[in-house]
Amino acid sequence: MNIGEAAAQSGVSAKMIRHYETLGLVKPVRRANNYRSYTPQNVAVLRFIRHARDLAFPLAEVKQLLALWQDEGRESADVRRIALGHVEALEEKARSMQAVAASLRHLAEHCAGDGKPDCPILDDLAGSRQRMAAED
Amino acid sequence: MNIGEAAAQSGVSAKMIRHYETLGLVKPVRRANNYRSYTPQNVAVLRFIRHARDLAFPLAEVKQLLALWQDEGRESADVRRIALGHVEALEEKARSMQAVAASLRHLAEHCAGDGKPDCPILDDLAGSRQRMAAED
DNA sequence: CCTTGACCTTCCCCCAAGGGCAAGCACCAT
DNA sequence: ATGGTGCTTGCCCTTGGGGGAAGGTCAAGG
Repeated sequence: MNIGEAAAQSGVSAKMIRHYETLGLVKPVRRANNYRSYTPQNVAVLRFIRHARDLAFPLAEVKQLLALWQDEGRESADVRRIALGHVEALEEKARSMQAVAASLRHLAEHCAGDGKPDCPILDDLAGSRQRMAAED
Repeated sequence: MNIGEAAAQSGVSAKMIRHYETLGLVKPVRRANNYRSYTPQNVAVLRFIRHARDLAFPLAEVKQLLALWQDEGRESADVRRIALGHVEALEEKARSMQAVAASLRHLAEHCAGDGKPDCPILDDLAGSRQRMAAED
């Protein structure tokens, strides 16, 4: 099938299918007219990539997971290690974002939010006062 | 002072100082030799930007906050609105990352992680089974 | 006076993970 | 045979930076 059909069946845009090809994730055969031709197996690979991206795996890890998937002799320990490493990264990032959100929300709670110019948020950003302590 | 000194005093790399200038965030004067010259006020602006970036404000919002900071007639309500909007965005993003992490961790918990090839993580990515239900 | 080294300037390429557009070729149906 | 749709490549854009080349400037020291 052509790239448009593969895109429709996999849910991956034609643009990104070509991009994944340059990254070595999928290798369609070329027909005489230079069109890329995708097998149902290629489409399964594209779906795999999309699901992995939905789980926010970076493409470098998607590539590793794809290699393991296609390796009959894989060890599930390798898959699990990659997945848990990614889970740790996601959780760490989420924690850090929540900490930032919490401290900013704390600042905002002390801002009158009225028509006057005084604002502890701007004071904090300007560093005119020491950073607001964790415990008010 | 030159850009190197401004970078040292503000904690913003010379590279990014020039970048922020192209975005209109800071406007050093030019000397006869074409060198940028920074006042202590410029350095304060750079510090403001760095603090705002530490709170993960996108540069477009940093620009708005900077304009409000420099506006004597500002209303703190405007600052608060921007800050709370950003807090919501951060919390939403963090929640979504945690949800992804939780579902992936759930899959990993059902992976033997041994020398055998069977792995529910790969099964899920391949879509060979229906996605694992929320409640196992 | 001249050299050397540190600093500054502009310009370009790179990262992730895509989106979008344009010119040109291929294919299919009317 | 001709138009519309689809495929090809190539380029620019995004965010928030990092790195480096080529060339101009300045100050210190021989």
